Amino acid sequence: MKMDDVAKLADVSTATVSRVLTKPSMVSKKTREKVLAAIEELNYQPHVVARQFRTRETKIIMVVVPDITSAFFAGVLRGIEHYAVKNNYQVILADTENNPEREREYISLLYQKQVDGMILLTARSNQQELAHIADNYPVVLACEYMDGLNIPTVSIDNISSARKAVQHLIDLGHSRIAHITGPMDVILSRDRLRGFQQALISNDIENNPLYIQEGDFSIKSGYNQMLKLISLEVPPSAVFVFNDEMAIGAINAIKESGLNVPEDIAVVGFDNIEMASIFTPNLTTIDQPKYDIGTKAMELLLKLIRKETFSKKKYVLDNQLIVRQTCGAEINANNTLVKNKI
Amino acid sequence: MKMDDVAKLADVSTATVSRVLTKPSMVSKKTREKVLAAIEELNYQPHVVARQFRTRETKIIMVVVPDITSAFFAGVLRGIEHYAVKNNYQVILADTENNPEREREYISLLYQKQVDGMILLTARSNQQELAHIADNYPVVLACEYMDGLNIPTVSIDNISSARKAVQHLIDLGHSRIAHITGPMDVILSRDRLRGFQQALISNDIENNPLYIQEGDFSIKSGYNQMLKLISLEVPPSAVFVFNDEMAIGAINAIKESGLNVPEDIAVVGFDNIEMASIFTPNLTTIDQPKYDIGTKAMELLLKLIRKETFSKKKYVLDNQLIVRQTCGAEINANNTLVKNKI
DNA sequence: CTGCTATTTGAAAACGATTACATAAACCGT
DNA sequence: ACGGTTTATGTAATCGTTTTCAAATAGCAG
Repeated sequence: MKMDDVAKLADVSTATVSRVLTKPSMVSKKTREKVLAAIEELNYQPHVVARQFRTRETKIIMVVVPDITSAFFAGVLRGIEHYAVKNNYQVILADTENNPEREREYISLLYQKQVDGMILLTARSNQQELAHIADNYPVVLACEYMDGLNIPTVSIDNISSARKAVQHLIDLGHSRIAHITGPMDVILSRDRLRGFQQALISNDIENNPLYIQEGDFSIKSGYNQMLKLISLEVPPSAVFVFNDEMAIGAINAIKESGLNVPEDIAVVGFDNIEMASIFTPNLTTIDQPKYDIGTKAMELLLKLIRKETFSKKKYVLDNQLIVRQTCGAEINANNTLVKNKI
Repeated sequence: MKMDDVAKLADVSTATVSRVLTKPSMVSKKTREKVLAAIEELNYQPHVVARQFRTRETKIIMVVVPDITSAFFAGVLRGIEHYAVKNNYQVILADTENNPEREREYISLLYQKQVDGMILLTARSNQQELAHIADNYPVVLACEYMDGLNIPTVSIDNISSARKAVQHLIDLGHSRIAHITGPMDVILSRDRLRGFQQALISNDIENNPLYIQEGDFSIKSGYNQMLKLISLEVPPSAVFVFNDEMAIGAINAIKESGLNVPEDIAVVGFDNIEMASIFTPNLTTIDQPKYDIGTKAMELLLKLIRKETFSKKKYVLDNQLIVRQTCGAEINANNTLVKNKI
């Protein structure tokens, strides 16, 4: 069932049928109705791949996610999706399972023109390659980023937000503060570690290398690394964890060691995933504007696809420290922190 | 940069270039190398959409998921993905956010030949339409299903597994057992409810309609419905919850009401998501073979795409009751249940 | 009714690969 | 060296749209 069949039935040319479908205003009311009736009668469906082939656009954008399981990305995705659908783009997802190789495979779909553009929520593959791709195809980075790359990027300031989280612990009286990082080949891990260290330095607290343990984002690794910290000769009294998942794992490790959160060890996470406010005790954490990151990224991608020019390329959105139970803070009537920990 | 350029440089016809790319064994070693060198030199990338257009296949399959956030589907997806990649298919994801309308939109991608086949993890749209699609395109159902439909399906037996879960609570001495269901327009919800009721009936326990509350899969709804149950004149002593997320919400509601799990109210969930073994107290739940459901579904889809015939169309995989803390069971040395509840 | 412009339409050429068919080259046994 | 096979290559048609360009028609002022 092709356009030609419709054309024959409606007694017009395929050109006219095509126009009815794509720019209806160009064809007279009478023929338009005739054609639409024919389409209806034949139950004709345009062959989308043929159209894509001819027009060289797919109206599909792809989002590359490092881990579909991670609750954090759901909010970002939702933002992307909503903005995309509103603009007649379909969104498809590619899950790399934290594997840079998979990331490259998906990126090559751009080369192959299978999608009109791409939002990367992970940027671990080769910098040069990425730069080259981004020069030739619409690409936006969100959450993660890469230094020295001229690609439009939406993220938060990971250094200052980490610093803020650690400063909060320091304000509560902690000085033996540990940090469970993400994998060090991910730039976000390095950034948050730097923020952690900056906070220590500016408060004249010694940087104890034993207090830094590298996790892999998973609950389990948070659990394991926390056990290591607890078994130190002088265990930390507080720990800042790269993300909420690992923070939850860490809390479990603390509980199972017969210790209490926050009394024995305070915990601060990152991302403010839903579970942070569900888990007992509730997680103190840094909230990222997930949805806004998503919409902003999609907005930029659309401009790129439409070859609109735009001045600002890097967007740094706000973040917020959400004080709950695991840090042990208490806010008194004057709305000031109560230091409750040696 | 097209095939013709490569052909010219290598001094062969486009047919030969095409053959080098798709059936290398058909061309002599000498010309093959010549062509590959030309491809290399020009950095030629085949235009995939053109190829798709000509061959009428995309080598892409789509998985339609009701909710990307739900931890349960991650395992299924992983199974699908691994089997697909092993067979040279790309997987893309479509998240319907539990919206049947979105489900239909994605399904129409099949009509448009944008994907070679589809695995539906949700089947809420019109039955007739689905039947019609499945008659003409490769479609496999997994997890959810639809009655009276001849579509290949992979799932567990939701009725008997629910019955098993509730029977477990009864064996522990409970008779005031409530059930927080999923949305009743989802067949799985109706199945598990039926299993719940069967267990009651076969143990001569009265079916108290007040003990049945409909949730919407979310943690929050589990929380809210549990509060309702607690505030009943005669609250239940145990609750079977449609999924682990809502079970976690329910546990939080119990805790916040000053009651204990499992002493005051026992809880059994469903799915065995990762958080079930992380949350305190650990969740007793029904484990589904997520990964196997995924691989099996993809295996069937591949057979469909390749037009292989296969006898068995419906696969019902095993499930397992995982006894942890929230049901209050204790297994004694003889490996038998200890009844610990009036 | 004529001539001029604006609006609709159609014929045919793309788009870039694959592949059926034909032909040329290579190989082989006698 | 010759026919007969097998193997390797090229020619050209094809997939189903969109779009350019030209032609036809309609609309309208004088």
